[in-house]
Amino acid sequence: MASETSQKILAVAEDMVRNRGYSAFSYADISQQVGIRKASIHYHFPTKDALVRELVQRYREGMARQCHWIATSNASLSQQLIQFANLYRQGMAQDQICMCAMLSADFAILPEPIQAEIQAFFRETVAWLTALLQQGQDAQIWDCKPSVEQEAQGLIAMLQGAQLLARSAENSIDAFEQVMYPLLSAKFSRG
Amino acid sequence: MASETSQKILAVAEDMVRNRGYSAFSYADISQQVGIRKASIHYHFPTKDALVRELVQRYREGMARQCHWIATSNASLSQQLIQFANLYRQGMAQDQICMCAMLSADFAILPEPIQAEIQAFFRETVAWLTALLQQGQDAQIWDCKPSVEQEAQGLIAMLQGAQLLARSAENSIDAFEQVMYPLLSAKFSRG
DNA sequence: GTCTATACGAGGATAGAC
DNA sequence: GTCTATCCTCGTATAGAC
Repeated sequence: MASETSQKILAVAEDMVRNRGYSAFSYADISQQVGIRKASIHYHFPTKDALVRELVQRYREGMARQCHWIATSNASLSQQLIQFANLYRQGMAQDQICMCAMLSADFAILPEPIQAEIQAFFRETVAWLTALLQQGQDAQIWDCKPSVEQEAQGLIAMLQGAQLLARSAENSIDAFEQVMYPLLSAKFSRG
Repeated sequence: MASETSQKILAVAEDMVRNRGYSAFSYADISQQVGIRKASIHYHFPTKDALVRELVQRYREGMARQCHWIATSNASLSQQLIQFANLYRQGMAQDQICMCAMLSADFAILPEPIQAEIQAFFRETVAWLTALLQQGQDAQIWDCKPSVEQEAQGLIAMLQGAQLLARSAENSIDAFEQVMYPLLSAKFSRG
């Protein structure tokens, strides 16, 4: 299994990737925060690519777990939508945007295996949200036009974009909340 | 005035920033495409920061010009909205997202003057779109809830996010079009 | 304005001792 | 598992000739 040090490295690296992107963090940066020499990191993760690849895999699994948890809770569909948005809001407290949004910006310079992970992440997330929106559509809680899938893609795009835009605001988390939540309740609250 | 070589450097650099981000392009990359040695680039732009700063200034002015051109055309308000979306679609043909969206991802590592430029860019763009949406609101062409400004911010967020998400699609430009335009016409076409 | 040459540091990665 | 030491490459930047 993954050692404690491996976990610590992954946690620190996740912070850095989500905050600065792929090119702007180094083993030197990690070593400082973890408290070991940078050569030691290569023992746990032979290359930077391998490290980031595991990072994205882990992130994707975590997202799937959280989405599943939301879907199997007893919350109403509208509340589930809010909880989904909350996933994006949470990171912003530490200036972290969605890891796959950040890596989408770096997409052109990423090795192919990582690109494939990112594609899978978005495929899964869109599929999950589409299913949620479809339930509300069937129950006539809201009306997605022109289609639930397009609405799902648009909504995820808006969440990612709102995270990005919030970065250049004075208070990121306020900026994010004050745009996303009113829009969500205007469109998806039970009338 | 800016020399021809300066212009060529700026054009190539813009391509690279919008495609790879701030950290993942170098003077060496530019020199190859422009056809001069990398030391020569320092004659035109002493530092990388200075180069990118001028890049963002130029980009911001170009955006303002294009928006002004749209607003003073004879197009209907709905058409103006489509033309605004077209600005985002155009770049995707060369795998380019909005420069300020890309630099928002890199925001944490940018020098303060560049951060300020980016903030100004978004402030201006949101203000312009808010004014457009307000006109349509007054003319009862569409109904922005909860407010025109929030709708404007949400719409820009969606456009930026859609560009990002489209990167991990097989055909970026198709993915962008097939999400954004149906959503736009569903919400903002004259009923 | 552009060149060659070069300084200097940072980043990724490996070898081998402990 | 972690260390020191080291290698090699790349990136930014400067000096000075042409």
